[in-house]
Parts: sequence; C-alpha cells; structure tokens
Amino acid sequence: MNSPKKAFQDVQPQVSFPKLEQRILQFWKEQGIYDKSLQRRRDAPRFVFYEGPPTANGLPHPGHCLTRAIKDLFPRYRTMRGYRCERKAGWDTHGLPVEVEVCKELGIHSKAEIEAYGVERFIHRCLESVFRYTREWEYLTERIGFWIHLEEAYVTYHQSYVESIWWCLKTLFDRGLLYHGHKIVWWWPQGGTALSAGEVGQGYRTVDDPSVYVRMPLLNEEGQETDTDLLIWTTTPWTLPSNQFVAVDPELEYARVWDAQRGRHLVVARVLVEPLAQKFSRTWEVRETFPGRRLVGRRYRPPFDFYYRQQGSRRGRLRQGGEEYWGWRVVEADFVTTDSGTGLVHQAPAFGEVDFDVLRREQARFEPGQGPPLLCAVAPDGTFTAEAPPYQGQFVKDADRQIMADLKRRGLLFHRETYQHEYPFCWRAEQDPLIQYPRKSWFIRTSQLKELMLENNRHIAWLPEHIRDGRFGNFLESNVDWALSRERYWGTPLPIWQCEATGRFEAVASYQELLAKPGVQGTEVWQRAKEQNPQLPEHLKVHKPYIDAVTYDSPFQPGARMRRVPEVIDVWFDSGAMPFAQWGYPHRGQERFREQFPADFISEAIDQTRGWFYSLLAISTLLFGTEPQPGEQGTFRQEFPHPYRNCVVLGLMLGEDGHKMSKQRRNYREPQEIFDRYGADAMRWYFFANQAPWTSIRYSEQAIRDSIPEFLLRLWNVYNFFVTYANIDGFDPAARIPAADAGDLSRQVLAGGEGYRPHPQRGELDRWILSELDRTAQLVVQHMDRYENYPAARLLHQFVDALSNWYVRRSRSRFWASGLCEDKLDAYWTLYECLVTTCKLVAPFVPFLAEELWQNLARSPFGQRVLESVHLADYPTGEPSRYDEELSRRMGLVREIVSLGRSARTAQKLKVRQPLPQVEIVLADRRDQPWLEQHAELIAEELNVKQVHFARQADQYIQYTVLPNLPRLGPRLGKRIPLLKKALQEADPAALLRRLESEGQVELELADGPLALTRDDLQVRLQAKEGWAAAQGPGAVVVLNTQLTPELVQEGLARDLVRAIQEERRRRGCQYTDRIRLVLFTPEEALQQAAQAFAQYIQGETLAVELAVQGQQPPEGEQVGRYKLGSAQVGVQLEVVRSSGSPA
RNA sequence: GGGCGUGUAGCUCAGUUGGUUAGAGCGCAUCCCUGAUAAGGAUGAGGUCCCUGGUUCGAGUCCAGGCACGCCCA
Repeated sequence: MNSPKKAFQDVQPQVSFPKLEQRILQFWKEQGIYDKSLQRRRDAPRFVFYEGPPTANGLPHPGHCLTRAIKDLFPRYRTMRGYRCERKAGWDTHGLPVEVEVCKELGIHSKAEIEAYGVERFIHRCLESVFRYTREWEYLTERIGFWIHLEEAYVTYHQSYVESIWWCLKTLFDRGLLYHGHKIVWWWPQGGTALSAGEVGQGYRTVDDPSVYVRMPLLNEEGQETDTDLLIWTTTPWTLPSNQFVAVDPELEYARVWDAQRGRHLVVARVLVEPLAQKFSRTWEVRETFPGRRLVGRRYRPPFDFYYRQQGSRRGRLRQGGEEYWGWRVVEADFVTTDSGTGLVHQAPAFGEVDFDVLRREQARFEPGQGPPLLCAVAPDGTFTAEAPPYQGQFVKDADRQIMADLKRRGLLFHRETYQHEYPFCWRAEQDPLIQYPRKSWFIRTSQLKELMLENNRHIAWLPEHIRDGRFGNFLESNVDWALSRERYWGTPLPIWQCEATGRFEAVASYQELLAKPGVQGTEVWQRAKEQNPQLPEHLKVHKPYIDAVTYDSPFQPGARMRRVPEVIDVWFDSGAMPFAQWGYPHRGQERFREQFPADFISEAIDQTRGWFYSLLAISTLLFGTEPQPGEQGTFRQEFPHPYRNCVVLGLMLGEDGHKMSKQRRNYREPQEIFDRYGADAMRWYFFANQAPWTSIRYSEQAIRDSIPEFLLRLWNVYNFFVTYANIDGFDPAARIPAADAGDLSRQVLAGGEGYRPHPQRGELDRWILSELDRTAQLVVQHMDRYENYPAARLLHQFVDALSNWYVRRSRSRFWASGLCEDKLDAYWTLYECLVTTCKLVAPFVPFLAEELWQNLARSPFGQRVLESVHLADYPTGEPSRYDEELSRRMGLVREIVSLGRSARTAQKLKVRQPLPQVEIVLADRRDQPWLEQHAELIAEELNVKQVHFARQADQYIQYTVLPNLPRLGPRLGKRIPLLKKALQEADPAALLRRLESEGQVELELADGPLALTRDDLQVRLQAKEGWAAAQGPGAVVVLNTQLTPELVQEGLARDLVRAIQEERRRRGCQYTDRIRLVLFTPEEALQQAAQAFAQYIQGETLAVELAVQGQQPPEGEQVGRYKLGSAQVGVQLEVVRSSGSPA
C-alpha cells in the first residue's frame, strides 16, 4: 500500500475532554470567535436575550451552571440559525445581600451600629464587597462555554443605571403611581426596613412557635364581666397587648358551651366544639347555638389593660348617627375560617394586614377624628415600648414566654402548645424573624395595573406552559402594591426630594436635572470626598450619603429647601429595570434600547417567579403598557408581550441525594471538580438531554459522567473511526472542490467533491442514514425553535446511536475493501456528510466537542476555505423531501428481524461465530417481502447463517391471530368493536389471510350484519409454535434452522481461530495494515483441519501472507500467544513481514 | 388552609390526538465481538402505570374524589 497524504490529523483514541476543552477555550479567545459570530450576523434580524444579573458577592454554585448552560444554548442556536444575538452581561450590586455581607465582616448587625461606623465608610466597604467573587463568576461563565460580553456588563450601581431608574421612578411619580403610604409591611426589625413580597418569599423557614388559646370574658351592657368567655387562638402572643377587636363570621354557627372544669361558659365555632374539647381533654356541654352575627357588637375584656384602662370606655360619634365604643368588641369579617383556631379571631391591626383593614373599616364608620386609633406597643426595632411597661425593651419574640406566664398566672391562658409552621425570616440575616408592622413607606401602585399585567402575561410563551395561568398568573391575580422603599444605605437612592416647609414631594430624573435646580447646594460633599480619595469611582456621587447632601430651593414655598427622602429602593427594582437601564435609557442609549426591546428569550430558575420575572413584567407594564402621558420623556406604548416573549423556567437543582443542595450536607460536587474530571460538555449534555429543564434536576456526578459514554464518546468513536480509515485510504473531501470559499460545507459544496455521487445513486444503507440525518435536523429545528431542548437532544442522541450502531457497524467491511472503489467512496462521503452535519447540529449543545470535530473534519482538509469555527456555520435545517419514511420503516424491520434472530440464537445458546444453515422469516405483512429479499445478504451476515428464506407456508411453526386495527376501525365501528372481536376470534385466521391476499378484501358476518374489511383494517399477530428456535416480534417471526453439518462446525472453528489470531495481533501491537507470517500450534485435529480447510479465509482476515499449522503443543515463550478455544489449546505465533508506510 | 406541580421498572426519566405486547438510559444477569480495542454490541430478568370511582367498544393517557411527595404562598 502506498502512503497517501493525510487529509485529517490522526485522532488520539484516548481523548481527555477537559484538556480538549481547554484547547478550544484558548482557540476561541485568541481568534475572537464569539465576536466573529456576531460580526457574521451583523445585518441579520435580532434575537434578543436578557441576562438576569447575578450577585457577584456570593460564590456561584451548581444551580448557576444550569442557568448559564441554558442561557448559552438558545443564543448559540439562534446565532447559527441566522440571527444576531448580542449577549450583554450584568451584575446585581445593590441591596441587602451586600450590606449583610459587609456587616458580617465588620462584626456588626444593627442600623445603629452602621450609623456609628459611618455611612460613608460603610458604603465604601459595600462597593469593595460587590465584586469579591467576580473572578469565580467569570471563570465559571467562560469555562462552561457561556458566550457573553463580560467586559460590557451592565452594573446596577453605575451612575447611568441609577439615573435610568430615576427616570423611571419620576415617570411613575408624575403619573401618581408612586406614593407614600401608611401600611402594614413585612418588617425586618433588626435591619430597620420593610421587605418586598419577593424578599419575604425567600426567607420562609419551618419553626416551632407557641400556640396559645386565650379566653376573653364577654361584658354585659353595664361593662361588667359575664360568666361567658370568647376563646381565641394565636401563634403570636406578643400581639395580644395590642389587641383591638375579635372577629367572627356572621353566617357561621357558634356554640356556647359549659366547661365544668372552669365553671364558665366558652364561645367557639359549633363545628370546632368536639375537636377542641378533645384537644383540651375536656367534656363540653353545648348550651346554646347561634349565628356569629349575634355576637357582633358585644364587648369583651382584653387580656391586657395597657390601653384598655384608658380607652376601654371611650366612644365616638358615628357618621350615621349614634355612638360606638372604640374597640374591644366583636366585629364581623369574611376571612374567618374553621380550619384552625376557634372561629374567633384576635385582631391586632398593627401586626396584620387583614387586621389593619378591619381597623380601617371600623374607623370609616366614625365621624372624622372620632374613631379608634391604631394601637401599637412595639417600636420599629421590634422591642416593646413604654406603652407595655412590663415588657418594655424586650424583643417581641423573646417576650412571648413572659406574656404567656402572665396570662397563665391570671387564669386567662386556656391552653398552650407548640405549633410548627412556616414563618418568614430575613432572607439575608437568617436568624432574624420578620414581623408585620405599620410603617410609612413608598409604594408603587401596581395593583392598579393588575389587569394590564395579566393581559401582558397572557401573551408570554412560558415553558412550562402552566406557569402562565398557574404560579405566575395566580401571583399576579393577588397583586398588592409594591413596597418599594428600604430604610437602608447601599441601594439606588429614591429620587424624591421633599419640601421641608410644606412636606410636598418632587421626583428628579437625573443627576444633571438635579444640578440644574435653583439654588443647588451640597455637591461639595462629594467633591471633598473625591479629593480626599481620588480612587473613588464617579458613580458613587449618586449614592448615599453624597446624594443626601444635595438640596435645592423649594418650588412650593419661597425660602424653603428641598431635601431628599432618606430611603433607597428595593434591589429587585434594579434588576427589573434592566431592559432600559442597561443602556442608560432614556438619557443615553436610545437606539440600543429600541433594538433590544423586548427580549425574545430569558431563563431563570422558578424562584424568580416573584423575583425577576415579576419585576421585569411589572416595570415594563407600568412604563410601556399604556399610552404615554403628555410631556413624558422616553415612554411609548409597546404591544404585549414585553419585556420578554419566551421564558424558560428552570427547576430547582437538587443534590446527589435528591435533597436541596447544602454546603453542610456536602451533597454535591463543586462545578470546578466536574469541569476538571469530565468537562463542561458532559455537564451541559447532562442538563440538556436528561430531563425537561423545568423539572427538578438532580445534580449527580454519576449522571454527568454517564453522558460521556452515552453520547460524547459514542460520537467521538465514530469520528475516530472515520479519520482512521480516511487517512489510511487517503480520502480527501477537499481534493476536487474548486470553490475558494467552501463556507460551512453545505451539501451543495460537498457535491463538488471527488467521487461524490448524488444520494439517490448510493446504496440503501447510505440513503437510509442520510434520510435519518435530514429527518433529525428537521425535527431538532422544530423543537429548538420552540425552546424544547430536551426532545431535541434526545433526537440527536438517537441519531448518533443509529450512526454508530447501525450505519458504521454495517459499513465497516466497506471501509476494509482495498482501494477507493465507488462503493467505498460512497461510504466515505456519506459518513463524512453525517459527521460534518452532526457536528453543526450538536454545536449549540456541546460547543467544545463540536468545535474539535470541525477543526479536524473541516479545517484540516479545507484550511482557510471553510469557516474558522463551527459556531459561525448555518444550522442545518434538513429538507422534508429528503426524508424517506418508507425506507426508515423498512430499515426498522430489518433491524427487528436481526434482533429477533439474535434473540433466538441466545435462547438456544448458539454463539454468533457458529454459522447456521438457514433462517426462516415469517412476516406479519407479506407486502414487505420483495423488498426484504434484497437484504437477505445483510441479514445472513448479521445472523451468520448460510441462507435466508421467507416462508410462504409457515403453518408448521406459526400460529396466526388476526386482530382489528383499532386506530383505524375504532372511530368507524364504535360500539360494534366487541362484535368484530368476537367474529375474528371465531374465524380461521389462516383462511382469512389467504382470502385477503387473493381477493384484497374479505366480508365478515357480525352479529348485527356484514362488514367488509381490507388488509389495512386488520393486524396479524404471529406466534411461534413450541419446539423451534424462534423469536417473535410485532412485524415478524424468525425461526432458526439449527442443524449443524461438519462443514459448518469447521467454519465455526475457523472463525474462532481468526479471533484468536486478531487478539494476538493486538497483543503484539500490530498496525492495522501490517502483514504477518503465521504459525498455529494445536494437537487438536478438528482445529488443524479447520485451519487448513479455511486457510484462505483465515489469511485474508488476518493479513497473513503465510500460514503454517503445527500439530504439537504450543512451545513456551513470549513469542507464542496461547488461546483456549472450547476445550482445545491453540498457540499463535506471528511475525510482521513489513510495516505499512514503508516501501515494499 | 390555598395555589401549582409531580407520582410509570431497583435508580433517573420518556410516553404524541385515548387504540391492541407501556418504552429508554443506568444498574443487574447471561453472553457476544475483538480491524472503533483502556472501546463496542446483543439478549434477558424486572411494571397493580399511587388508590378509588366515572366516561368510553377501549384509559398510563380524559373527568371526579382521595393519598403521598415537592415547590410557592397564607
């Protein structure tokens, strides 16, 4: 054999994917491939992606690997599909996560301590902390192959970002959508600030709280205690001192029961009498039942008299005339349930939103100034005030014990137990419980836009779909105004200035606008700080404390000054504003914003339902959901949906053990370890190909490792196989292709290659795999266009499997033929086209492996004439016309027959090396027979039989059953189906089939009349009779003839010998092309004869130029390999006569 | 307590508009191949499709109720 030029670089069979990936990363970086991929789509339509900004002051964990992998997949795919998809990174830099981190470093906790440390110094520390783990984040991003412009990232504390938000808030303020209100908020006492629903939602924990039943004696008309008590239930004893009402359901039936043990009457809901009595181990006697309405208006004595002493008998004038007591009476409410508690609900309006509404409603009944005030014995720091002297200074939760003890001592504590429930804690300072608390706070009137948000939501394509009307839709339905302000330090300052004289507010849209105000003062505070420390970034001047110093003349009253309100805003507002704020819109970046709005695609984990998904939608709807007001800057009305059209909601990532990942539990591997051991492609493929992305995904090292043999290595082996033989044969796809620009090696380009024949001229196997290739490409594109990575990945997996386990397996012998004959060239071109196309198809999924393949398959032979990277290529879309469904079905049948044959062999313990005389094939549908006969050779080879016979008369080994083809007949016959089944059971199936075959149709007599049936109306099931080496499937029965002749036995032995010799070749390190001289040693006569009879076959298979057989035991020594064939010993001695590559 | 989701082989999961013998991978067992070779492949065992009821000629699939688990929220 001559030594032709190699078109491809030889492939190392023992591939290390992590090392390969490092090389590819280097290549991408050095050649700027990502930028080139954008450049190439410069004028293409846009595909807009938004990056949800991570917080870089915490370490990335495996969950982020999934989001980053998905965020890479679709932009990469869309780029290959011909879109321009810019990917701008972003960082979330504000808010509690940062402040809490810094407090931990400083060893402080409370706001007082921060103030003592100094707000300015504190802010500087925050700034330093923000990018603490940037390097880790950037490493992860790059290593997993997430292409994104990190160097152009938007940063939420930057001045332009902040000013965008100011513009947004000013717009909302001017529209009356941003207001200062008094409400019950979720309050973080230690942190001294309110939190948003999103933040609260992140901090729920299961805790044991006290659960107390307290009695409150009813009063009579004169205000004296009666012998009847209201029984209420609460898990927050600390709210009892601030009790103002008891609520009942007016329609619900209540009972007055006699408690003999106490000698008093109690009032509880009628349906709760038994369960409560049981809980308290009492016997209660129901004395009276009545609707709740009868209790309304009755007064009671509260458990504490801190307020009651002063106000217990206070009354006010009602709007509708008459007077009413301020409080401590029964009111009606629609939220009372009998699911828990007693059916009577303690109301402390200061510490509950619904309670507060009750107070509001009661206040509204009184004439102005006549109604009850809000009672609140708790200070903002969560401690009791002087209004509850015994507990003054105690933190509310800590005071629970003493409160319960006091109640017990006074005989008011009816029952006490522990109650396990979910309770919110601060999402960053996890030891701090939150409480509901009345507070003046800034709100966005989102509830006013609820319908619009719902409408907007209806246009979003959610994956999975149920998020739209389920979790997200429900959340929108229950929308409450957004508690925007935070009484904290490191955040976007609320751009509102207040007149010190009139208290009126004004919003400011930019720093420049602020500087342009009349009589501006205070900017020197920033100037001085900057002079002192020139390193300070300019961005800080729009932050606390510098911005607080800036004041100006009030437009509301001459001589008065405008001062900024002290609050910063909810950090979730920052990220929700990114569609415009990332460009600094509208102060700058107008064009960029218009191009990149709305997004086609975003993706985050499901916990963002109330987080980013909501903040994006809410802000966008507020700004761009309605016609702009006259005189507004930058707003316009955008058609729904915005700001995102498609949202892939990712499931929760679980640890190895199926539980939440946790550092303490050590139930997951660090991403770094996975990258080093298995590589990013393995991880990506595991994420994409093993489950729908919205199911919870188990982050399992084993499962990630498995994607290597299951997919990556399988593809690699096919590639390796191809390159090995292509190099041996000197196959060069570039040889005759004249085009200076071969582009991405489309089919049209390949068609110009040397020896390339059009597909229809090629053999069936080639046409089959090419048809599968087109089908796969088509379906993959269909799924990927709908963001369905999982079915797409499965299709790719199936194709690679078919390529490896059927096409290559069946084609191997074609590659072994000598010289480059037409059939061999067909095989090369077919496999080459499959590999090049697969490489493009898998590129968005496993970008590293795809690139490696491309570099060798395309770049090695074509050099500069093809695209530099697979990621610059166009994604193959397949052509429907090239999918040959019939061929696919038939090949399936061939594979079924082969599989059945093997099954029959296994059942008989007949190894494939032993040739058999004949196989008998019985088809369920004989129409396939003519076509299958052409494949007899293939079947014979796979099953190692001498003859393939298609049985016409197979009654001797087959039993037929004829069944209705239900999908066809069901709709037509409906209720007649059972009758047909009965008729078929009674008919003679063989005769029926014969009639069908001769006449094309058959008439059956059913119980209610005749029925004409064609062949397609019926399905034939075959069953092998006992006593045959047979296996049955839906399409065929395969029967083996197991009679062995001496010749067949000899041939089997010869194949055993070949196997031993090949093993020896391998042991001795022979090249595939090495010729050998061969000596076999065996005293076994049968083997000697077999070797002689099949000498030519053996020599051909093993490239032996000489074969000698010695009838003696093999001699000792390293030069002779010893093998056991059945019971016989064989020695194999070989000597290489000449090496490949060296001249003959 | 409410909302949403999930429940299919030992494990991880598929399962189209209802259709006859419910699939895949891993693991396990038995075996094959040895010119892809530190690979590859075949065959097999393994199922009350969570339970109950309903609709239907026919239900893993549709409906109702229940149970278990998860997430989100009260």
